[in-house]
Parts: sequence; structure tokens; C-alpha cells
Amino acid sequence: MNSIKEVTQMTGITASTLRYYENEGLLPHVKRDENGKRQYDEEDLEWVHFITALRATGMPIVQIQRYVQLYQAGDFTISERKAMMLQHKRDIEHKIAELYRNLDKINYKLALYDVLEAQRNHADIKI
Amino acid sequence: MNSIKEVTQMTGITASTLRYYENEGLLPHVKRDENGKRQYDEEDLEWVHFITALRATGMPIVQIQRYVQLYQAGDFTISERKAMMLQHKRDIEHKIAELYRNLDKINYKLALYDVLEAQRNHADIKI
DNA sequence: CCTTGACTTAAAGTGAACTTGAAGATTTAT
DNA sequence: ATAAATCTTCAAGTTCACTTTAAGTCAAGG
Repeated sequence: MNSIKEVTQMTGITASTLRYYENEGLLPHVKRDENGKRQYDEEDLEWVHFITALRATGMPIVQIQRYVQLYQAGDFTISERKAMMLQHKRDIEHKIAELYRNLDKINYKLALYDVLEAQRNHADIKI
Repeated sequence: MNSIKEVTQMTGITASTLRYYENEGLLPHVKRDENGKRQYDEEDLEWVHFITALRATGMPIVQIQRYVQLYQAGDFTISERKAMMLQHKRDIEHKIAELYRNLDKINYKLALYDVLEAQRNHADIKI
């Protein structure tokens, strides 16, 4: 069992954010000790890591919320949860492809700068 | 010369956003007709496309602002502009790498779902 | 005993990037 | 001639994901 401070150290998520996630229903299973303080078990930690991966890939809080609700509803939601993950996988792949396309434009700009600088340094450059 | 409506059709950027970008100093060169209406020339369009690429890769408005200011200051800022683009290129590459890492986690989840579903469909599955 | 530090809640605040609304000017269509 | 479309400015509103603040509880240390 880990205190909220330990979880912040293990995950890099601030205590405020962890409480916020819990309030939003993203971490519904976190238990409390006799004084009402949060105690995160291994499963909670896995959820924090999973939520972090979903957030880092741009999944909105409401959608993670929905996913957690499905999880809590039971095994009969497995196919829907899987469909969500499949769609999200495609979203990420699309996002990566778009980043590559735009990276190409940045690289083109950089190539132009190389030419410009070369021209300013040696007026006799041949291209 | 293109009206704001034509630019929205060509770029997919809304008129409000184009005005907002101009107010923020991202499009300082846009001319007006005799009635004060915006008229975008080819260079403006190129800037809109470039700004779109920078935004799509996560560059904040203030940084694009800075870039445009450097551009306006003249050729002596070329090396600084190039440095900005180089840094941004590295940021994008880092972002792509992180997306791939998190995509791996999603794929792992998906693999688990495949196993789970298989188990539910055929209790005699061998793995 | 009292202070310190780590926690708690609930509500309000923040920052970024737009987006919308109100009020007015001008051009275009009927 | 009147109505609709398109533009203008400027200010206010929205959304998302936190973050901060205020006020309070509790256990340990000096």
C-alpha cells in the first residue's frame, strides 16, 4: 500500500492530479486508511500508469471515464472496451502520421535555411 | 488576392481563427481593400499553411509570434530562426517517440483482450 | 502542549487557444 | 428599396485539464 506522496514519486503525477482523476471517476477503487488517507495498491498503480498512457496519447478525460465505467460494469463490456482501444490505436497512428507529414515541412524549412546561410557565407555557392 | 472566406475554404482555418492569428501578430502582412476587408496574397497563404503546420505539431502561439517577429526583423535573424526550427524538429521527434512508446502499451492491452475474448469463446484455448 | 508536516475536502482560479456575440458598415440579390 | 450576405471590431464566453487556495483533521517530534 502506497501513500499519495509515494505515488507521485513513482508516477510523476502530482497529488492534486491524482485526486482530480479520482473525483472524475478515473480511479474509483482507491481505498482509505483509518484516517481517510488514500492508500494505493498495485492495481491502482497500474491504473495510474494506464491512464497516463491514455492521456499522453491524447485521450480525453471523459473517454477514460467511460472506459473505467465499462470496466466496472463487468466482463460483458470487454468487446466494447476492446473496440475503444482499437479506435484509439488508430487515432494514435493517424496522429503519428500527421506529425510525420508536418515534420517534413519543418525539414523543408530547415533545408531552405541551410541554403540561405550558405549563400550568405559564400556568395559563389553552386547548387 | 483572396477574401477571408476563400482562405477558410483553402486552409480549413475558420475566419475567427484567422483574425485571431492576425491580432496575435502571426499574420502581420495581411492587406486590406478599400473597405477595410482582408485580402490574402500568396505569401499570406504560405504563412497560414506554415502556421498550421507549426500548430499541428504543438508549437505554442507565443513561439510562432516570436518566430514571425524574427522574420520581420530581417535576415540577420536567420540563424536564430533556424535554431528555433531545429529545436522544434527535435521536439516533434521526441513527441513521436513518446507516442510510439505509449502505442506499445495500448497494443499490449489489445493483445490481452484478444486472449480474454478467446478464453470466453473457447474455454479449451491453449496459449 | 504545541508546532510541523502530510494529508483531507470543496470551490475557485488558471492558461491556452480559440469561439461567440453584439453592433455596425457595405455589397449583392430580389 | 429592402433584405440578405459578408465583412468589420472588440469584448466576453467556452472548453479542457488541471492547479491553487482555504479551511480543517490527525500523528509524530521537541
